[in-house]
Amino acid sequence: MSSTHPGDALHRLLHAYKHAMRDASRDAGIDLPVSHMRMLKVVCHHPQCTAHDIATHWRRDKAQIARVVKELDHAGLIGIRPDADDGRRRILTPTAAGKRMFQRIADAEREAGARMVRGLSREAVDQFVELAEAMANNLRKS
Amino acid sequence: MSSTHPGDALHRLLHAYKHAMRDASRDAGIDLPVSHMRMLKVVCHHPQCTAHDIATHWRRDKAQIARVVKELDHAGLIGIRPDADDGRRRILTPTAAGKRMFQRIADAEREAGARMVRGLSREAVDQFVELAEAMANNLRKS
DNA sequence: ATCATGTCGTTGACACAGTCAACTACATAG
DNA sequence: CTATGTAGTTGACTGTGTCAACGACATGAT
Repeated sequence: MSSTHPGDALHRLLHAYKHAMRDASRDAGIDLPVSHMRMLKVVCHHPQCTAHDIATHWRRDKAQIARVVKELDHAGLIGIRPDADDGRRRILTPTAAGKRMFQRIADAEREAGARMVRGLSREAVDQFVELAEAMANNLRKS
Repeated sequence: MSSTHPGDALHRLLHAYKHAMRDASRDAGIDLPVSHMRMLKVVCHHPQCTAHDIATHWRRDKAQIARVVKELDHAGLIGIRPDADDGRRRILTPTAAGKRMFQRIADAEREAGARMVRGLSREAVDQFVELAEAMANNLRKS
């Protein structure tokens, strides 16, 4: 009865995944919206990055980024300092608290990810990620 | 550089897909939010269904459903009539206009879907959908 | 019949996420 | 110095999902 269109499967999966992530985060005592977690992840993986880097690389709206950055800063999870070379840029770095929070998020994510792929082979999961990224690229460069 | 966690790939893909769907819909002159399109699809595939059917089967919030149903009704795309057997239930059926709209949506979706899977084998796509649904089920029944 | 309990659906209030346009501040080519 | 472009911020708005409270109806027990 489920349609053969990949779009529906996608919606269902992301919906379930967001739920699982929220539950796992709440269980871990993490009180951050998903977008903030994702942003913090990026900043931790790429310290010294700027809002513009995130906007172009992760294709997020810069307005959205500005808001999330402000709140992460206000929560003491990242630090913002001006770029000496370019007065417009603001360099984002995780604070110690931000790094700790990142670890907890990564744990929760790992746990949710493990539940998600339960019963599936390693190769299947790899192929899934590969296919997902191929599809995302297909949609973008058109 | 992309993480091995499936969650990120998922976010990126859904984001790109929603964009593609919105573009395709706008090109086709369809002026409906995604949630309304999805709801209309369900009603067209399952005429005589109730809001409760949708809530349980598609795991959507009943409040959300009530709102979308109201707007689809107001747009003349579906009809609502009381169930003779149970005065609480309201049976949803697509109108002629709703069916026509559904066809146009299906076309746009097919087009976006085709772009998304460009260059991928039929088997790969099938496996993707299969994996996505297996994962969604994993996350739910836990 | 009536009453307690449960279900279907609606509504209000809210949080989160994404988008667009206008704006400031700074950079740089000419 | 001026024109143009870029990084970032802010406001206003739409769409989506969630929670709680509620009205209307159904049903089983007494």
